[in-house]
Amino acid sequence: MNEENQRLRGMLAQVSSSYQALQMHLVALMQAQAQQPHRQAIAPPPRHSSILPSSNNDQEEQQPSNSSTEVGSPRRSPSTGNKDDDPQQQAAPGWLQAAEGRQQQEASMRKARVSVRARSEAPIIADGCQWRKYGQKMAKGNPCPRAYYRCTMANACPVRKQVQRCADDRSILITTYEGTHNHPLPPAAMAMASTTSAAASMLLSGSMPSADANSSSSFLQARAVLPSNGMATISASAPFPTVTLDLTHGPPAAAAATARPQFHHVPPLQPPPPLYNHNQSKFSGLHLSSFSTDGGASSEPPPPIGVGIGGLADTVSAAAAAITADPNFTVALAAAITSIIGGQQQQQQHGDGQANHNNVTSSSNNTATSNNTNSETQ
DNA sequence: CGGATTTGACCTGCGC
DNA sequence: GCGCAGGTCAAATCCG
Repeated sequence: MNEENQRLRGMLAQVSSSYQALQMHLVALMQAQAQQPHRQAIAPPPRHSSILPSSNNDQEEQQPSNSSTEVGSPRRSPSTGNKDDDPQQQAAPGWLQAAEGRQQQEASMRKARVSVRARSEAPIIADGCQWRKYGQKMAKGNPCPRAYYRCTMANACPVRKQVQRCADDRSILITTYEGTHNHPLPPAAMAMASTTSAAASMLLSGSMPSADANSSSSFLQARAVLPSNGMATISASAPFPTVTLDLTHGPPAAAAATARPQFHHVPPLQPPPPLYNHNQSKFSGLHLSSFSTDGGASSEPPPPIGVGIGGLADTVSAAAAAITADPNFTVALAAAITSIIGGQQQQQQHGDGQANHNNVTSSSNNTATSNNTNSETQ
């Protein structure tokens, strides 16, 4: 574990230095192209994983008073004439290009979906976010309706989720997340958001650049990212690539008895239960031991995340571990860390990558990264 | 009374 | 072009 920790530190240092170099390059490019003196010198971080807190300035840029200029939303109205209304964008093609590139990136992130299967009697998983239900439909082949929720923690947050009970097992709640938050999240929400975003990043990193163009080849690429035998599955079926985190393994009784994720010594197991969409091409991914989301009494101390949200902590820990157990997780990890570094640098105004190393390895921030570290040090 | 939910209508993409 | 299914909108309704 120490070796792994050292290795992660090294990778983090590498990511940090790469980010610094990239940021310097971006600043130089923007200064050369835009020549906008009133713009802030520090560029917004690459938004591989925008679920992490972003500065207010960043949000203000993304969310001007005109709500139709929502960044990251594919439903931009062409009739609002934003370019005409915003002389800065008109006069700054460099920024415009950067914004468009970011939109494309976020569009890709929005297309990637992370589905979490968990046993829960509750109608919805308490993941720490505020959601507003905006629709419900009967899906074909499932007697249970599918509910559509939208994140309401920020006006223009593009994140949505679908909640549906499994047709085969009504006790299984399938929650599909789509998009990345563009606002700071409470600690309770950070864990699940980080996990799902990291999973989406991992999927996209294995399927880019043309996840939609050639699903079969991208599927093979994505397949290379994840090892076999496990609970995280990737579906390359149209229209969206989907990562499924299956947190329902094992008999419910046994899971309820243990009620604790076990991140170490996972014996080989039977293939995962069939997913709801049987037409999806899928393969076994990461493995995690069985547990239930019901939480339950446990003599062990609670996990370091999700304080006060009961079984969610187990859910999130397991989901994070399922992803972070992958040795090839570095691509997604880099995306998440980059966001962390970017956010902290904007707050501190003097980015120090080394300080971030300590944060990642010692803090109890509810990120997939910290969960990975926590699982190592346990 | 304001915010959240419900639910029928509408839009869009896809297959035939 | 048509029908189907998924997804979204928005008026009506509910609820604290």
